[in-house]
Amino acid sequence: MTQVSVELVVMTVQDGALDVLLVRRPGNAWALPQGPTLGSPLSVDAARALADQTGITDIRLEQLYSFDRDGDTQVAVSYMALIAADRHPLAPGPDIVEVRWFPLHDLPTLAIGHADAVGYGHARLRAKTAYAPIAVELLPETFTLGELQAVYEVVLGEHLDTRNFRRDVLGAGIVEEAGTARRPGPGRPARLYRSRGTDFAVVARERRIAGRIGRTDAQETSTE
Amino acid sequence: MTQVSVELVVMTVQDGALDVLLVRRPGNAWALPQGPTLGSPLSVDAARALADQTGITDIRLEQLYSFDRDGDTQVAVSYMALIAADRHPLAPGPDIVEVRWFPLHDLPTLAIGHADAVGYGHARLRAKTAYAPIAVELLPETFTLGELQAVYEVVLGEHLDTRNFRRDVLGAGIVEEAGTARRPGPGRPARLYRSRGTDFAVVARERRIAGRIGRTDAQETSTE
DNA sequence: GCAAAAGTGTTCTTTGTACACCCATGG
DNA sequence: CCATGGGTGTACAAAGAACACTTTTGC
Repeated sequence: MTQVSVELVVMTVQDGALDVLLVRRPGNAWALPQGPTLGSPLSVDAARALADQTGITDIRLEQLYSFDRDGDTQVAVSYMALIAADRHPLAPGPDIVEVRWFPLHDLPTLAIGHADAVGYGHARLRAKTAYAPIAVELLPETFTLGELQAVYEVVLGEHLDTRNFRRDVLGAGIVEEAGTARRPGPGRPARLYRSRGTDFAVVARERRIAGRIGRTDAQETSTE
Repeated sequence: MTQVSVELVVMTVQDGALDVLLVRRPGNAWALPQGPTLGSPLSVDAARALADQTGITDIRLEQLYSFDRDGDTQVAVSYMALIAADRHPLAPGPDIVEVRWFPLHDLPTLAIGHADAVGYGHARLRAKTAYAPIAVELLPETFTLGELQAVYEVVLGEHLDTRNFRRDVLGAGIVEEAGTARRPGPGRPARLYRSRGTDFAVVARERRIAGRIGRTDAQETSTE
């Protein structure tokens, strides 16, 4: 009989980098938050494992892939999420020594197989920018287009042209104006926007934002 | 402890329709081929279940999604494949009453949950046409561009313009000439082509074939 | 008045789409 | 000679990519 576990690739954008959430148990390597299945729907088991180990609750999970583990007697179903770190304080669970965000491009040695899951999560996230308004989850209720662009640039790992970005975001109708920011420091104050209720029909056009990316990494997931 | 099973959405193109392979056990509804996991890698378990129940071997499987089943005490990991029906004769396994291809748009009542898996498989297959030379798996070693186009039209469920199709396929460099067919019946004999070793780098351009499709069904797989 | 960030349009290239006729063969 | 399927090119529309200067503020 096969054991089933769930594991989570939870990402955030911070300090200009894309980070993953890792946990450490006494005497073990850093690992993705993970847990057993307890007969709830898989996504519920995943949410519980995350809550128990990291204190993070109420986030939207998306299933990634199911991996063979431990000489094939374990199946790990992986989930991914993108959240705002500052809205989800970390609280290490009972047998967790430490919970921390790590930059995706500077990860410690991970538990076996977890690097694959992180890779899948990263690829899927980049692909999603092509058709879903991902960044909205990361920003405060109102934000400037500069902030929005910065998030996209970190996720995609590539510079975007400001004029094209603004044209596309505004043209897609996914944001609406929300006054003007009075910001510290010099520089012209930016207009604020808020996300217009995530209307997926309209959002189709948003794939123009860095559309090339969404198509480039057409990852082959075939199992030989 | 959770039970894990594998199930397979195996598709083919036949008589101008896209078909799915279903099996029937005594006293049960039609269902996808499925089986338990026996501690091999999941893809191996899936291949074995398929071989045991349908006689089909040596095909390329791609993992689709993992579903909750039976009040959440079962996890079903689904795989998909696209194969040439005439190269894989059907041989019902021990406890299988019947194995048959069914047109995707005229399915019988299926075991619970299996319709979802079929839906996922279909969506994924259409999406793949945008970047992978799927049809190559279905045709004999040499084929005409007319045959190739017919396969794409069935998979996509939409008519393609012949001139654009030829331009794109030839421009993508995924096929090379292989003489001329002497075919039965009237009509100008067609040139034959063979697939040029599936060079994925080059194939990138193939997404121009029906590229719109690949992007249209950006299926949301998020789990609330 | 200058450093800093915000805001704004146009041109060119590439890609996608629509469309109609001649060609070679079997019967 | 005609019915059948094979083969070919061009023009227009849409999307993507590249690019530089003016505006508003804090100090």
